[in-house]
Amino acid sequence: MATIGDVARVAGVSRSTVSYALSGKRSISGDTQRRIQAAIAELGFTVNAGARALATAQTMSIGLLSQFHQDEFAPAMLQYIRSVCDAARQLGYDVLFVTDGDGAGAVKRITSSNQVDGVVLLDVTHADPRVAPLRAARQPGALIGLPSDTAGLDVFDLDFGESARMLVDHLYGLGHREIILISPPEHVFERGGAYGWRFRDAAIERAGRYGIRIHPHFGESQQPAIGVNINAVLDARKSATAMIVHNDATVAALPIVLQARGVRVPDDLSVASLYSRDFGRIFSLPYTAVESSPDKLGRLAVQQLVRRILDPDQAGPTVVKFIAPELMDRGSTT
Amino acid sequence: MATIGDVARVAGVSRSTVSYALSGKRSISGDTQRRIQAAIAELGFTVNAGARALATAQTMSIGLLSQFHQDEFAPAMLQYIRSVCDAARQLGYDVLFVTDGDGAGAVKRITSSNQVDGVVLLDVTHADPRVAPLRAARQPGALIGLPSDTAGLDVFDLDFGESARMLVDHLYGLGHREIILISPPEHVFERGGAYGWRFRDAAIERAGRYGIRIHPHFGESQQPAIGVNINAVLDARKSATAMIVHNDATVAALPIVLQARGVRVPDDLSVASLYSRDFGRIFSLPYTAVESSPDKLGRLAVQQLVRRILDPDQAGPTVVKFIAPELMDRGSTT
DNA sequence: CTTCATCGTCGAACCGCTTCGACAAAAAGG
DNA sequence: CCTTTTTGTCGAAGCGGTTCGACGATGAAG
Repeated sequence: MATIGDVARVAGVSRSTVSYALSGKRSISGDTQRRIQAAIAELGFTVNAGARALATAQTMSIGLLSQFHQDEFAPAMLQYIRSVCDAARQLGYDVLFVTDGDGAGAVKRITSSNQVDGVVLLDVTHADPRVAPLRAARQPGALIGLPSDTAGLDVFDLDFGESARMLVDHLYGLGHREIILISPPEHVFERGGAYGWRFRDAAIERAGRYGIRIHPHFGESQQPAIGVNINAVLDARKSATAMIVHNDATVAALPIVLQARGVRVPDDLSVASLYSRDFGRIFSLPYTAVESSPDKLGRLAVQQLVRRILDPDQAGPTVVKFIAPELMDRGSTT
Repeated sequence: MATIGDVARVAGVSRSTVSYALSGKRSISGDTQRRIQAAIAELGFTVNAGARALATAQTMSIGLLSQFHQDEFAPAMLQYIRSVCDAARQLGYDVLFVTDGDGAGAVKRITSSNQVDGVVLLDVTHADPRVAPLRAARQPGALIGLPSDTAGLDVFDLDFGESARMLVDHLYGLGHREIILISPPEHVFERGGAYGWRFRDAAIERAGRYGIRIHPHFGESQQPAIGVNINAVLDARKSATAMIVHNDATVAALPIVLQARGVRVPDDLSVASLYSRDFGRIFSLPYTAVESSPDKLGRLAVQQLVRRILDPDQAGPTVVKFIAPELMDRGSTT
């Protein structure tokens, strides 16, 4: 493997000159520049990332922490992962992808060993154990999902409250006066998935303001429980004319369950949900829904993280940004 | 940030002694050992991964290359990613996850800059552009998916030929004499996804041997094209009694499409496919299928890769391992 | 024709850790 | 009791880069 010393020798200059030619931090004469480039090409030289990281105290990679819970419905996760990776790469960063069961330990490990310049946490819960070690780390952190304490960290999330209100408004405007709400499974609430109650509470509050009825239920995360659950709910709420589904697993299975039951959408039941365009495409979902924008969230998180990496002080106070929901009308409501 | 020098000073020993205490490569007296541990605890010292990597020429991380093609059906990918990450972590390696559009460039970048000790390539195609730069790299590589030239690299893949034969055998044994085969979309064949033709050719060959009819068709990758396609195929092959689906996107959408068409499985049509247990669970798929074992493939690839990293010479000649398919009978065939 | 910047280059120090050879002290062997 | 071996520790060199200060050469200003 060629080192910068080899390049220097072949080009007949000192190592520091090669380094400056590479970084452009000092001016180099045209002739020298050319000899160095020739030597680099001849030797097939590439900078050793580890050595550079040691010297500059910059690894040019960020950590991405993703949890895979038992019984969790993961497909949507991939979109966040992708957008984070793409955004990072675009800014010149590589991604260290960590899926340790012990998320807090993983955060401590990669930050304290200086393997990364910053960390993105995916799917952050209310009392997420990864937040404390990240806050304690030297590196900045960006979260996707809202924890109880956001001090010292940048947070990005969909505005679930506004999403819920938007959907209730939409259905109310169409004349619906009794609505079923399928929330995430109970274990998501227990684990502290704040988006669950942020959405539900806002929906209930809004329905209350309109004086209409809303029936909140937990979703299930796996078949056949999903089908059983939906059927039970529909049986129990025969007079409801619309359903809001705030759960990936349920909405993915919904078309089949409804078809099996002989329920036509939107003739018999109006359905509205919350998922991303890509998610809907993958599962062939025909429902009017709030766009969950994983691509936008991932990008924003990374951009802010990199801003902080480059200029820890100038980047200003930490941010909590709820991105505005957007309703995609696919005609599943009347 | 505490360095090994700080620990040495606090413990009253030399830096090398601390290093040996950490690695256990030379014996250390009990007393010294204790003082060093105390100093480490007091200072909250962690080894700087970059510095260690530079000194040992080992990064303790592996690269994982994943491509996201336009219009590709990605959910299954996540299972490979997960199993690779889990296996790597279990062996003490972190994962540098790379999704660059330019896969070949990415391989060159992370290997020549010594960011990783080895590389796993996901979803390898027949003439995969990433294979050549990986072969040229100093680091070993493991592939999931079969390229045309496997020289110098370990390859792991499901035995698609045997899978196809197993499914044809299964249906033939149940009395079926005319079978529809839905292969991956045409663009997968064009891109060189060898699993497409490996499966199809074997199925055709086997059907030929039995003297039964098989109708190969390409699948589609997105709704609504998938539904249109399946309906067209079923219309064109009215006398077929069974269908083999070798395509994630199609099989995921199949329940809905068949239900809409009023086709009951297995009464009207026997259906067999190829996907993983988890994939089936996510999409609520009820079909008898060959298990695609992404978890096993990921694990095998990583284990072999690490074996080669640890002992480049002793690990023996490169391996091409087709893992044996396993039929999961879910009762969708009669 | 001095004086002073500016430009281009070099040498040395440093980033934080590992490892080799050396060596004194303690333990084992004859 | 004197070798010989083993044990525990140290200093220095090296991994492959970056960066700072110094310095001669060149050009501009007075």
